[in-house]
Amino acid sequence: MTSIKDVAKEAGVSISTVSKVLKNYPRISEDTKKKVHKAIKKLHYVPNAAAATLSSKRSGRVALLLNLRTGRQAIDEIDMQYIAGAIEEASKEKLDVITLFFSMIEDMSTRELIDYFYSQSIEGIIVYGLEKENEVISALVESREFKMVMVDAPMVNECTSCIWVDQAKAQYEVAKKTITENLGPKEQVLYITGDEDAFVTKERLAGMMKLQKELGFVLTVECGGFSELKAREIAIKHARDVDIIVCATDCMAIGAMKALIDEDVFHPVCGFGGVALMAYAGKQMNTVSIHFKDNSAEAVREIGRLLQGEEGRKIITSHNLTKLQYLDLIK
Amino acid sequence: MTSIKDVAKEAGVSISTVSKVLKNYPRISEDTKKKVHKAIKKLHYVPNAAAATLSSKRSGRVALLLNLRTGRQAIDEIDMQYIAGAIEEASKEKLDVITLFFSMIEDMSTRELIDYFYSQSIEGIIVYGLEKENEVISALVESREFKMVMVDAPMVNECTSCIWVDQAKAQYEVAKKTITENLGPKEQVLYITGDEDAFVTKERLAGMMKLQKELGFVLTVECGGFSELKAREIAIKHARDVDIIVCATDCMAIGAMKALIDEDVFHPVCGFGGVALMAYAGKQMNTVSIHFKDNSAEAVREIGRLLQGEEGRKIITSHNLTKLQYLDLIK
DNA sequence: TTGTATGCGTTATCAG
DNA sequence: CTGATAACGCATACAA
Repeated sequence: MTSIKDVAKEAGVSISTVSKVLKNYPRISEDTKKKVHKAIKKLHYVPNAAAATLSSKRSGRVALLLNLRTGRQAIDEIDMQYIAGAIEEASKEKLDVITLFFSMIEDMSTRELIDYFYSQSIEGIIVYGLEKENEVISALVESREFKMVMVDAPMVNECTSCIWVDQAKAQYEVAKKTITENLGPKEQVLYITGDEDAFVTKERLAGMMKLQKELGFVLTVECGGFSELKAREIAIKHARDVDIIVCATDCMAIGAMKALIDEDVFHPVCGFGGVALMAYAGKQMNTVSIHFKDNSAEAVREIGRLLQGEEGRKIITSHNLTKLQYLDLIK
Repeated sequence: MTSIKDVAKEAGVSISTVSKVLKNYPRISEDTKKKVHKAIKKLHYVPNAAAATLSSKRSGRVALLLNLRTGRQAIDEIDMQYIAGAIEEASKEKLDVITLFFSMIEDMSTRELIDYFYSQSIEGIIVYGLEKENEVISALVESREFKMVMVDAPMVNECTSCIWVDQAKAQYEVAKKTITENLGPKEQVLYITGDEDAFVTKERLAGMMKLQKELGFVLTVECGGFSELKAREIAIKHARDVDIIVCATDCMAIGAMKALIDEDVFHPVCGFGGVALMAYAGKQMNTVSIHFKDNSAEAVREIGRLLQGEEGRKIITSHNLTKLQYLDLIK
């Protein structure tokens, strides 16, 4: 392939001049800029990324770390949004992206992980969907060896930012909407939570408790552990003794709703997430629409900011309430 | 980071010896091997990939090129399977993967694309879901600049392989099963095809025609263009004058099935693909289960083979007939 | 404003 | 069997 040397020869200047033109260094005459650009165009020159990385020690390479669980529809959808958002944004920001799954690194120590990232010239890491405390990842964050952005896990330090949704508020809002839309004399509300030790669980529950105090309904809380099947079983169990089912995730909401349909009883159900799969659940449900793709793009921009030397911070992203309609979705 | 130089010093040998040990060169004494490995372990040495690439001109880097259409559930699912299969297999094969979308390169010429891949030290490219003829990709294949594997597009040359399903046979089988399961006096069968100019369309239609000759039913063919919405409209139009609906993709099958449910009429429907979303369509359907993830892993292995200097070839992968059940799925 | 020289961490070719 | 040494393509401190 054509190298910077060829360009230098073609333009009649030195290698370093070409390099400077490419990097938009300040003091270069318009004339030589012209010459160099002409040569670049003529030779179809594109800089060799590996050489640039080796020489400059900076790669602009970021790793996406995903908690893959293929076969779970809702999860696939979210992961895909994350990946798409990150890759598209990275392409704009001139960053290089590689995608990894937790499963690929689960038998590595923190040390091995760090070495691996260095060997790959990785400068930044975006961690998605870390549901709960994880020793290796925590140590990685603590090590401060890389710029990191945690999407959906509340961890921050000088070189780590997080993208976070106001869980309590969102849960409060969607539940309130669902309950007040279906006002009755004395409501019995069932709340199905995620895993007990997950980051979001306590906050979302707090949102529910606040609402319960405010509206005074009878609240039953059960743990669905993020499982569609478990939510289904819980819903069946309570099908006849509650009026409304609030779920901490869309996935569980779908499980609950399909259970009610099978049991031939109707109660309003609401979810949390805003995945398209909701439109296939059979009946409409309220949900909190999280902007997975946008959040992922934001994470990439944030990595860019950290790479510039800025400090880590907590970024609260917006959400909104929606009710997904099948016919709208397939348009 | 610790470099090969540090290892050499620690082990008391030269740099080139270390390199040879790492590469498993033949004539190295067991003794020095021991020393070197000990030093490597002690220093936690991991070779720098960028330097190795620069020096050896070989990167083991392959690009995945996907036709992303987020928001389409079934597509997201397939894409995710492709990505997961490729990345996991690449990790085993010691290959490096980057993911790209057609949308990111749609305004590039073939030349620019080639330059881009070179600048990124990419040696192999896997193209997924190229539905129809595409000028730039075809030129890329023709150029023979890279090793390529086409998943679901029948293109082959010396350095290009393809992974292909026997479309006609699969379509024939699933339609036959669906029709014979629901035997009636004189069936009226509706077949909803994909885009007219898509690679798979003609073959799948051929499978249907063969079956029609064999069983002698009345066949109506309409073009659904891979669109869930269009399939829905077609299904509504024919809801009362056909007995069975065969669709060229799962996506359209879901559209058709949900239409029938809304119209409150029941006819058997079958799809093609085997996406999990089928389980959410409301009623069970037969479908051809394509092993997207396995096929993607196979594509990576095939790229590895091509990288070894082997010739391109056409690989026919297996499929099987299934009927996805919601309760099985969420287990 | 431009050019020279050195180094980044490997691989690979030769000598020894 | 082992060790110098020259690339690889680029960035950058320093000279001019």
